[in-house]
Amino acid sequence: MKNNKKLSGVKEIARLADVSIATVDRVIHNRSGVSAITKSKIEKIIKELNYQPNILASRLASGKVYRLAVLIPKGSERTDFWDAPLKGIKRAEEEIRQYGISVDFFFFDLNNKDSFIDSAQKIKNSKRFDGVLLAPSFVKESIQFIHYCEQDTIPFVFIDSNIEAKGILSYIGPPLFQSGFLGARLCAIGMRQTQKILFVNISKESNSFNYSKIEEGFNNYFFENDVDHQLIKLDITDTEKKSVFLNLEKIFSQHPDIEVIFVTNSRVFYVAQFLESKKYSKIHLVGYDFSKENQNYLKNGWIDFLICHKPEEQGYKGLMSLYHHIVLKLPVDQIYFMPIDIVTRENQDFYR
Amino acid sequence: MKNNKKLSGVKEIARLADVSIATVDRVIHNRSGVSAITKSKIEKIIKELNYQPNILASRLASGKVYRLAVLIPKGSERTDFWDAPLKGIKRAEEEIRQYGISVDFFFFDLNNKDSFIDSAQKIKNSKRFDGVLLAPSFVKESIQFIHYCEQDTIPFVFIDSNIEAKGILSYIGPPLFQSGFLGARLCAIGMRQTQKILFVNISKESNSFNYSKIEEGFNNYFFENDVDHQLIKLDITDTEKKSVFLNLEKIFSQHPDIEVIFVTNSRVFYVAQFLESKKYSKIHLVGYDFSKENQNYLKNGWIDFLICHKPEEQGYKGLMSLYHHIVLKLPVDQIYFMPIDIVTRENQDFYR
DNA sequence: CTGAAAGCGCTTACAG
DNA sequence: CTGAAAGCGCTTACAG
Repeated sequence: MKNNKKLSGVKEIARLADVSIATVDRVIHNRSGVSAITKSKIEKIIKELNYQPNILASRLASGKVYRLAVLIPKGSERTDFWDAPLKGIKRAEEEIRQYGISVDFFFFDLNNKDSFIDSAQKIKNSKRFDGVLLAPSFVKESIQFIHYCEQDTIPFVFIDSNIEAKGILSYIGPPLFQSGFLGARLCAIGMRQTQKILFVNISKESNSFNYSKIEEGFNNYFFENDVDHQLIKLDITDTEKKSVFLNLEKIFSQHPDIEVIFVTNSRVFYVAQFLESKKYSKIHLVGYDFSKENQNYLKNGWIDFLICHKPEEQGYKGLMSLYHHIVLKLPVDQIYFMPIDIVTRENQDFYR
Repeated sequence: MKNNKKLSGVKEIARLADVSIATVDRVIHNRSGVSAITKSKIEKIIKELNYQPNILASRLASGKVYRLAVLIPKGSERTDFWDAPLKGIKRAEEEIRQYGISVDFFFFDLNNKDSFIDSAQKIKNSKRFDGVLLAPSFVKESIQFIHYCEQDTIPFVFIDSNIEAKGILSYIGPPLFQSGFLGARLCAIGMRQTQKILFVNISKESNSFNYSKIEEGFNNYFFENDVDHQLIKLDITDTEKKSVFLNLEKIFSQHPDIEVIFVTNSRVFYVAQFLESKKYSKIHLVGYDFSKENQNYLKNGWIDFLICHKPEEQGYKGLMSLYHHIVLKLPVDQIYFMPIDIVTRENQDFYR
């Protein structure tokens, strides 16, 4: 009976179910207005045919443009860290724009909570976004914003750091504990005699979740491997260069025999500057992030190891997750841990 | 005069040029049968409008399916290295299949040149591929095959290793010299007293371009940094485990004070097995590739560092380059160097 | 050398 | 609750 010319897709389903393609479309998209009996008949056929909608045709026919909002810190003069995720997001945008995606950017200042609140408010007010990608840098404020998303069932994705949120679609970022664990290993490489390690946190929020996870992993390494060492902890909450230098001066006057320094974030270049100014060239320095400043100090040897978590990739993956979920209806990993990359002066030219 | 309802795309171009859309289409695709004058008129309008064809509509209307051929080694029982690129290629295939791409796989045996020749012949015979992704493992045979591609102007992409080829679309693989350079640094970390390093090559083609590049970089590190060391070189051309063990026995009887071993490829796990069998637990071992076997020996400490070049990513990028070039007509990097990743037991769980 | 028309596989009003 | 018809922006025969 195969006298029909090889139909496929909705047409074929419609023929088999003896309905119109409009009805098939309703079932496919779970729209109302189809009798239960018709619906189940069509669903059965869809399953039997293992029907996969043609997304090309779908996107073309529906003129719908999906709008995504991005809420991340702006790159500052002080550090270009956030330029990388932005670059990754723009790369993703480039790729999916032709499939009817538009992306609006909202930035905030990491030193200014209000700027976060303002930007978040703008996203809320516009009331026209189908998804949000954000860095939940300010915990309380992020939770509040997420609340709004959950209410309006707007999917959202976190990058770089994580907070508790039940409605979350995906978290893309570093495995912090293991990252600190590896940091300790890279420090151990530099231990020679006194085994004195300085653990430095340069941040306004030194007791944040992120940093304490890193510290936990760091300590765990020495515990697990039973490595002799002496740890000195230094919190610097004023992140100006001058303050960093003063704090380091003081510590070094108390402990002139420090062999290794570990810095928990991208401000490691301040410490490198300090070492350079003092000509403490024997000290082994380990820190975070592949920023311009850090790259320079890695290149000329003041920094020994940088730990990185592919910030550009995080941005790229973050936006793509939204696209996969919203447009392609593909499943998306709820947690996607970035690898923990080790960058040295020998491989830094090929790191991205 | 904007009384026309916002036309766009070919229709708008046709209207402005006062021709039919069929003629516009001819110009867009550089097909013959258009008078020079009409052609230049249309081209001018296209430029002015900064027209970007809607690829969704294009792929939908033209039922054309692009066929790509993949020619790579098959994963063997001995090493699963080539499973990773294959996985990456399949991931890319999955992603672009809906855009009308089909991929055919042709495998060969790394221990058998004829199998390469056979598979290459099959690709030639079918005469229906629009692009080829291949690993040019056998240099002479690859050149011959590439010749055919160049003649028929079939774009091709190399992954993992490179050879001279003028018609090449893209090479995606490791920067070998730097990779060896970093390898030396990772070896230097393990030097304590005798500074004796064993440099091992376990391969049937120990003098291949790949290995000599790695060795060059390796030696260059010690030269540039003026590091005291004593290098012992060992070539093992019979890649059976038994032969590897025998060769190592012999070397160790001559040099019982070896501190560090560097292995130039994924067969490093044989050396780890040897060290384990001898309980030489103090020896620092560095090698290549994130294969299953190597992962195990990294986990339990017999291997200290693995250098990797994201084999899965190479496969993924390789296929995507062909897609970008052939279907999307996007520009493609002629050389894309993979990063040089350092994998340790501390970060191996998050490596991909 | 050029154009009118059908069609790719969907979605979207609109009418009933 | 259901269907006929137009249309998304292209491409492809086919006719002239």
